[in-house]
Order: sequence, then structure tokens, then C-alpha cells
Amino acid sequence: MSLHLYNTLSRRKELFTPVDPARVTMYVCGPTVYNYVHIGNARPVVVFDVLYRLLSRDYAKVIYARNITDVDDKINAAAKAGDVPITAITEKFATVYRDEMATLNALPPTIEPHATQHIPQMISMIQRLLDGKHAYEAEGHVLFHVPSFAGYGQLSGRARDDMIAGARVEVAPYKKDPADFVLWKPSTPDLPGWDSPWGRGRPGWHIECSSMIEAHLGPTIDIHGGGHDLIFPHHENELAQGTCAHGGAPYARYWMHNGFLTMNKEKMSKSIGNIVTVRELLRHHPGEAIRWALLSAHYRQPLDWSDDTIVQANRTLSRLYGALEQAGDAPATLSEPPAAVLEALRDDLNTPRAMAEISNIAGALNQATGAAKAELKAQLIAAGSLLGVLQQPPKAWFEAAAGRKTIDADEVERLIAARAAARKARDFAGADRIRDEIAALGVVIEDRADGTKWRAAE
RNA sequence: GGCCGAGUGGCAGAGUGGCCAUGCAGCGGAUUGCAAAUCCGCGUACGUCGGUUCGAUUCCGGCCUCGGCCUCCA
Repeated sequence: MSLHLYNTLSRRKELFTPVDPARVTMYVCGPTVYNYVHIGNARPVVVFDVLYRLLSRDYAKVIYARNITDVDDKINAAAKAGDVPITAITEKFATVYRDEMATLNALPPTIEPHATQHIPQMISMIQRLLDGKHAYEAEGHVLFHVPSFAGYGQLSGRARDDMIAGARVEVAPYKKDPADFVLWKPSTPDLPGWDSPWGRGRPGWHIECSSMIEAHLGPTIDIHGGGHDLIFPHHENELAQGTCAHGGAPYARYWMHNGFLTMNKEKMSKSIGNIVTVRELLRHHPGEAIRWALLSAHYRQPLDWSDDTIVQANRTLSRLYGALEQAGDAPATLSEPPAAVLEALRDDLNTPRAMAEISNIAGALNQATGAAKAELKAQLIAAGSLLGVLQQPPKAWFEAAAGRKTIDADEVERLIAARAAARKARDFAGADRIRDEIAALGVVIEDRADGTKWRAAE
């Protein structure tokens, strides 16, 4: 059992060794809850869910935290626009998010900390940064002083001069250094705010994650994950403030970042407007197919999303569920996941390779008989459990597909019975006519040894 | 401009210094009353120009194209 993970910090694959094998810690940046999430937002959730499943196999206790950012200017704007309280926005979308991610078969994280429930911890961390001369107060703001941390820039691989040269925003006049970032900012009376030693205000974005990590996971965590775009500035800043608040102790040992989902080769983003929401996709496709599609490319590679992506994923899953279905009578013995699948995932979460192995198992299962059939079926299910797929009864998969098409099952059954009668009478022309009627209902039938089965056509 | 990543067959997408990826679609065959499902087989795939090598899609260099980050962003 040797897990290798690509570490953004070192820019290479490294053997994973936790600080404490009895308590493995992992933190992934979650959503700011002000709107429905798009399919790109779901990628890290699904990717790190696979990692969580893999770690949970090998370590007795894995603490996985995924935060909810529920204080943010965009939330304030959304509340104002809808003329509703802030919490009406955050509670609604946090619930929607949780439900949607569950539909994608993502296990609930161990902890889902909310930013607003950790204000005292943030104030405490900011105070420590002030005491250590890593931060200063200016015009009601508290800012992290970047030059106070020599290691700044190591995660994103940026030199300070480049950052200053490339800065595309106006530098606030109260900053001692252009790279300094906000830990605490003042709130006007109409905005959410908390009392602090620096007046009524609210936290900056970066300090939220660091404080929640400290509160729930400890000063040094094993794995910190998120989308590629968070490397700079968010994770670079987290790394700086977290390290400085802990007297130089390492903040996170393995930094992992998933690549982007693109739409026509362009980043999917709310500001560009080329987004597809998870909510919309779930109207037409099973969550499991969305999950399969998200895992069909290696997590660090870009993945171009199109209608075809999800259609292909759906068909592939139908083939796999078909293999399980025809093995229906074989008792599913308990099985360890096949070594090849495990090996692929332990090589920096190579999900496409794992999927290729799964396809091979399905092919073997389709041909197997007797004990081999039971064993292969169990292997397929065990392999699927690592990826978070193939865990429902095949029947449920195919019925759900039919359910999305609003098919009259009674009518289909009636026609199948009529066709069976015609076939028995060797009236094949009549049988074929009935099959055309069935096809017209959007149903495909299969004559099998144990009778005629039907499923929804695409 | 700085930093980073990518270019593989009709599509998606792994991987490798010489031999099958895998899936979807297509074609041919087996099977079937006919289908469907399944199985078997098929298709001069590795952006481009050089270099190293007995041999490069894989290593090295140049070039072209595309994308990401540079304080909103998964």
C-alpha cells in the first residue's frame, strides 16, 4: 500500500506518509454559497471524494473537512438584490450544495465548518499574527505583511517582483507593501459584521480557511486540496498566514490541485457566463453519469465538457450495469477491489486507468460462468465502490433511466405479453409489428433466456 | 511581460524508448426467427521541424497552436 500523490509544492509525485497514521487530515476548499454551483465546481468534490475513499481504506481515521464560506461580498450582494436576509441566501444554497453533491455520490465530509461559526478563532489567529509582527492595522483593516514571510511565493512559484509587475489592481494606499492582503476589514452598518479589537468588521477570505483548519484539524495538516485557480493567491496566502501563526510549523504537507473544466476549450466560469449548473444537468442525467464523466480524465488534466461527454459516460455505465445485471443470480461474494484498480488509483488518482481496468473486468464478467462469475461480479462492485459508482442494483439504474423518460410501464408490459403470444404462435410478422409499437414508446427490448427485458432507449 | 499546463485515431482519454490502453461511435463476423444485449475482429493515432538512438508518440532543442494564473473564481 503505497500511495503517491502529486504535490504542487514540490512539483512532483511523492510517496504519501501522514504525520499521524492514526489520524489523517485533509481539507478541501468548499463553495461560497450564493448561487447554484456549476459542473466545474463539482470536479474537486468528486476528485477528493475518491481520495477520501482511498485513504479511508488504508487508514482507520481520516478527517476530511470541506468548508462552507457563508460570509462574502457576493453573498451580501445577492441578499441585497433579493431583498432577503443574508442567511436566507447562505442556508438555501448550502443545503442545495449538500444535496447535489450527495447526488453525485460524494460522501459527506467528516466536518463541514461554516466561516461564520469561527469568527472568534479568526480573531485569535489575526491577533497572533499582529503579535508576531506579521500583520499590522491600518484604517480599520488588518493586513498580512507579506515581506515578513520569507517563504512567500513558493507554492505558486512566483517571484515577488513578478507579482508587483503583473498587479492589475490599484494598490490600496494604506498597504505597506503592494502584496499585503486583508485579514480583517471594516463593515458598514448595513453589512454583516462582528465586534473585534479593531472595530466592527468581517474577515478576509483567506483567514477563514486557515482558522477552520487550525480549529478542526490542527497546525499541520496532511492534504490540502482545491481547484487550480486557488493556488494563487488563496493558497499562497493561507500558507503564509498559517505558517506564521504557528511559529513556522509546516501548514500543509501535500498540496493538491485539480485542473479545470472547460467549455469549448475555455475555462467554465461564472464571470464568463459559459456555465452549466449541476442542477440543470441533474434534470436530464443521473448523478452517477456526471460523476463518471468528471472522473474520466485525470484530475490534473483539463477536461472539456460537452453534451457528448455525459452521453458517453451514461452509455458506458449502462454497459457496466448490464454486465452486473446479467450476472444477477450470481451471489455477490465480498471482494477486495482488484489490485490493478487499486494500483491505478494509488498512482496519483489515475481514474482513467482504473476505469479501463473496470471495463476489462466487465468484459470478463460477461463471459464468465459459475464461481468466476460471482467473483468477477464482486470485484466489479468493489472496484466501483472506490470510484463511488456501480453501487445501486442494476435494475434501479435502468429503471431510473426509464423514469426520466416518462414511460408507461404497464403499457409496455402489455405489449411485451402480446408479442410473446405472437412469437409463441410463430407469428413473427405480428411480433415485429408489436416491437415497432414498443420502440415508438421509446423502449428497447431484449429477449433473454429468462424472458423479455425492457429498458428506455436513448 | 512573468509563471504554469496542454496538443494522441471520428469523439473522450490513459500510457509507453521497440509489443493490447480503455470507453463511445462506425464497419465486418458469431449468436438470434428478426432484433437487442453480448462476444470476436477491423481502422497507416500520437501538433511541427530538427537532434540523440539500432529504433521516438515517448528523451533533448527550436517552432506553431491552445488554455490557466498574475490579488472575484473549483
